[in-house]
Amino acid sequence: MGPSVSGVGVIDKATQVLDALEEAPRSLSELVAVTGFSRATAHRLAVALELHGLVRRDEEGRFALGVRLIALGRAAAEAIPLASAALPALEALRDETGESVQLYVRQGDRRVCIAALESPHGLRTIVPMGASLPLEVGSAGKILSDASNESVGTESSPNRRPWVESVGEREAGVASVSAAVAGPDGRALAAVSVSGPIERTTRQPGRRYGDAVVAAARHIETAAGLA
Amino acid sequence: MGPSVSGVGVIDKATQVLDALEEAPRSLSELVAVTGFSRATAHRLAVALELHGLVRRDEEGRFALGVRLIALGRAAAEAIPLASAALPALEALRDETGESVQLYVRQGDRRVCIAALESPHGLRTIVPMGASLPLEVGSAGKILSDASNESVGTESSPNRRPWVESVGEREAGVASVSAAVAGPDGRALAAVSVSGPIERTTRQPGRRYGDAVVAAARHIETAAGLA
DNA sequence: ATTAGCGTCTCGCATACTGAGACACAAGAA
DNA sequence: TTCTTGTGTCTCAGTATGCGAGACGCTAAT
Repeated sequence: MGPSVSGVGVIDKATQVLDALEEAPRSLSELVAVTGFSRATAHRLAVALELHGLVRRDEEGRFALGVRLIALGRAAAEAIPLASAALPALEALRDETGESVQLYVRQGDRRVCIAALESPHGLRTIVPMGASLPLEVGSAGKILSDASNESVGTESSPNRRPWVESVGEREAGVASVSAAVAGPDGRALAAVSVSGPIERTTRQPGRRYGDAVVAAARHIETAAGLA
Repeated sequence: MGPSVSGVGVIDKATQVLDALEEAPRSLSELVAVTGFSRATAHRLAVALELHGLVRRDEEGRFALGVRLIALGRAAAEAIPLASAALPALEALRDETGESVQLYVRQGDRRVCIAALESPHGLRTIVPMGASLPLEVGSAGKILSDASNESVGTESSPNRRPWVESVGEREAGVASVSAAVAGPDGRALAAVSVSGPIERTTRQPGRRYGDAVVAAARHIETAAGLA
């Protein structure tokens, strides 16, 4: 293996084990194959993580992500004031549009949902808190991709509207529209989204909900003391 | 520091950092005080965890649990078939009793909520998925304490009823009743609970809901293929 | 103006981690 | 049924890594 990326090689390896288990429970041999570690190293790391509850064994003896991560994930979400500050605005947006709403932040080359409220309709999109999605697809992904490259809303930005829509990108039959929740420097800290089935949102969800999403983003910035 | 508890000292230390941050965001100095590590060590570990998204800096520059934990927590919950298998029985229990219901598993000397449904009443208890609570208080804690020591339901068990109730233990004004979800060997794998304000549950929630909770535990065992 | 405390970084040294290989057992192949 | 292969677990000699005292720059407190 090459030099440590973080300065602590064991942490690099331990997080590779967790990443490998995020996809599915794995036998030791699968873990060795996926991570490239020697069998002794993969075993030692997985058992150490198991002792701390970050990994567990499933009914078939395979390594799986442990219950401690559920508690830590909850605590992580609670420690993000943006998520709790956003809740009133998310509730108002869900009530006004009748569709499911989410708040995402960027995590490397992906986005993670840090708050979610579901539509009362029987047919609705469900993105649970904690869901991790790629940046390449979906309107929120595009908002958060921009965040690393340039400020949203400047003249040079390809995005001249204050919202982005997508139709059938993340999932067939689903459309969404998102707006940036900007920090003091103008960069997108988060993306607020409305999503639902195309048959209700239409193929132009931006026309239908864009103003409401942008207004919700402004309310969130105010509630979080960002503007 | 003494010898490693898990066989990998860095993982022991890294999880101590995460545990310290679970309570609240902390400055580096606070992290040093809480963990007992040298400042250089605490800094190096926190920055390494930050690089992997397990830790982040809040607006004040303090270390806090990172967004990656939300995604891992979600994946951990999804990998527990018991939680998804339990949902129909939890829904039925919530509908029958009108109160909030939860499913807990044991995590060391604590219990973690792996599934939760809330009562439709305005006044209701809220235990979010991922919530981590001590074993010493609350009916579910007692169910899961027993799990390590002896099989629930044997003659030697202090618990002769198939459910346990508590009144005002975890939180003033709240009562709950729980039953064990047992594995093939009779040990409690999980605890299913009904909880609500004392004014609705009365001071004898067991008389009111005990049968329903036990029936739900049986349904969960069947749905999960444990019985 | 001075001192104390903070976060970040360096680098010599001690030790903790690595991984080849052994072992026991189960599963698969002949 | 017997033999072979694959699995999970464990050991231990060697070495690469992580540790922490101390330096540094900056900010806050005195």
